Amino acid sequence: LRPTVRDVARLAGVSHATVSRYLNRTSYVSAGAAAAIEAAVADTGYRPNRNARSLVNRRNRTVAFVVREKTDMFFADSTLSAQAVGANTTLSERDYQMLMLIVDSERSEQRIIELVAGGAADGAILLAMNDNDPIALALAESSTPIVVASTPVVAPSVPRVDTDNFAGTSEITALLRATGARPVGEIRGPAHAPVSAIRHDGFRSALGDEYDERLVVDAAEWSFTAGAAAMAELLRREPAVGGVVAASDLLAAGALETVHTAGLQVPHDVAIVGFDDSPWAARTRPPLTTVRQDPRRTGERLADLILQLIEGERLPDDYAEILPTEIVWRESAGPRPR
Amino acid sequence: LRPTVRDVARLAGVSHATVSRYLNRTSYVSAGAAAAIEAAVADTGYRPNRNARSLVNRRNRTVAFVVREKTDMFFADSTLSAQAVGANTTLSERDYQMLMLIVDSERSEQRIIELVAGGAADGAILLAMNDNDPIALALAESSTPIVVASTPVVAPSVPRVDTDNFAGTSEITALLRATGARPVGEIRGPAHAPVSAIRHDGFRSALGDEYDERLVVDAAEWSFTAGAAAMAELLRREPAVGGVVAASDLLAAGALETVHTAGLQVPHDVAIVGFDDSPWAARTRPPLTTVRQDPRRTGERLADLILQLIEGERLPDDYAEILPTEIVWRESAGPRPR
DNA sequence: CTGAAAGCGCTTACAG
DNA sequence: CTGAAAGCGCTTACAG
Repeated sequence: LRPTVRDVARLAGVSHATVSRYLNRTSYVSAGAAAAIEAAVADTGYRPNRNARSLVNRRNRTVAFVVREKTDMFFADSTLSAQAVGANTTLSERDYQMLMLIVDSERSEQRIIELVAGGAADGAILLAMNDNDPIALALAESSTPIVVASTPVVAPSVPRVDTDNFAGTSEITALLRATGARPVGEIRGPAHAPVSAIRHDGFRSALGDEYDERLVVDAAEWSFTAGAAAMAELLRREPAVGGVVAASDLLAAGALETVHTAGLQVPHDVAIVGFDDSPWAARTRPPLTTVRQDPRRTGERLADLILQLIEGERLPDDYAEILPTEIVWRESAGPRPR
Repeated sequence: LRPTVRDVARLAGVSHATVSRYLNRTSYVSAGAAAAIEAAVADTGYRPNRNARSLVNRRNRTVAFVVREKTDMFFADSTLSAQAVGANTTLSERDYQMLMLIVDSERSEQRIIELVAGGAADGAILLAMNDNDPIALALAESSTPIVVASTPVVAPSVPRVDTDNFAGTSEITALLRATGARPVGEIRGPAHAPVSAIRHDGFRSALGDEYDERLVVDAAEWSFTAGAAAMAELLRREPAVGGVVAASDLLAAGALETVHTAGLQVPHDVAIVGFDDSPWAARTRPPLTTVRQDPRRTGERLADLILQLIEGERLPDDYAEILPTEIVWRESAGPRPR
């Protein structure tokens, strides 16, 4: 049987209220009592019951970080990884524990809603949720503090943090165009991902009149293989395609492979650009021109915002932080224009 | 103010005990009461308080999955990722929620101990802990159910699951030797990682008399860059090195880079092998010969074992499951011997 | 500085 | 099938 605060109290010869006060430093306790309590705690191996404590405190200094598993390798994804580490670092510094929860089924969806709305966490950071996501909606409705990233607007009251996907894609598309590559096609992200639409809008906007929807191919998923397949389809539709904007580095890497296999040269025949500036992006052949984002910072901002909500501050409706991107020019798109 | 079981009871015209019984299906409730409760729950938006529930149940169907953050990209690591997904899948199927916790400081270490030992989780899966790890020791001492992987023995009572690192490395080393490559060096994993020593033992054992400690270089960390640096050091010590066993694919990839830069050919001048069969291992130039493990299965076994402990079953002392590996032969080590 | 008491929101014998 | 009561292990006014 696990020792409780009463066992410690008995051993120390004080009341359990005094033990609690000493352990939480909520008021001073005489030196004698303190020493006796210390000894009794050591003796019994006492550990406070977190559930009891959270029940009365209505708080447990814990924040859920919820991600949807897409595949086995779902977070062998440097962006997600950096976001998680960024959030964890900020939460940890403020002495909150981050609980990373993986959504892998409808049942797990309900479980996570019950857990978080039921007070097992003080709030939640939601990553890459879907349109009308059940988790996002249920938590918003139960007025659990939440913040989101890579997720469509849930409600005006839900703060968002995101990379400037539109500007990043539009900027790199414009630069690719400026290299003279023509025509320019797109390997769009998977249809299910909200971010795909935003990056696509950036692409389209940069192309203006030259935009040709025939040259836009959806990738089936965020994978090397899907990128390779999409590139093959693009070449089928337009063998003379001169430039390709891929919605991620991994898709771009797959595209590189297909282009090589087809006996074409990058960037001479086809210039290719990606998105993310993944850790290995400088090591593809040729090295990848891409859009750098700062996912660690995204995580830090998400953590900071959720802590603000948890600690009772208010943010304006439709609060959103859009973090800037930066173009990283490498050989896969030829010499940098201008 | 959040509605409680009493608010629901009042609205439904029954006692709160009946509400609890209905919600938990612990005993039958008259159809009328059931309907009234359903309506009252919907009306109030009632959600059971998990902390209160866990307090009385002494269980909350939750398992911690604890990992140590090594770097920003710490789990842009396909092995860890697959282990986490494997564990999550099994736990999720049995309706347990996995809580992934990242250790990033000594304070977080204490926080996690207090959380898990304090009953915020029913047990914990510990990954890649250190020798005499404070978390492992504290949890074992507080008799919280734990299982470990990639971790030195904590106590006889703590079950372990691991890839057969010794056999995998020894087998691939023997095959590399059989190709005729000579002399054979090793890019050992970082000194802090327990697995480094085991793989090294496999390497050494396969080499027998030919083992030369001068040809063993420690990588500073599990990174491409560290692999490249270690290879440079190895070439410095022995310019004629003919074969290299790297402790991971990422280290091997870095080594490939250094060898190319030095103007040498792989596998002609130097044959190189890795460990992990990472998703991209078939895409290095040349494709990497490596050791395949099944990290998803590792995760599933870990989950299964922790559930056994949580549900009160006993395992024999020193219980360990060592999962087999498989050699994946590709071009980086020349033609397969025999 | 400290103890007795009440209460956090549940679950579950115990009667009926 | 259902209610009144006790209790899970804490925290925190309230007195003293």
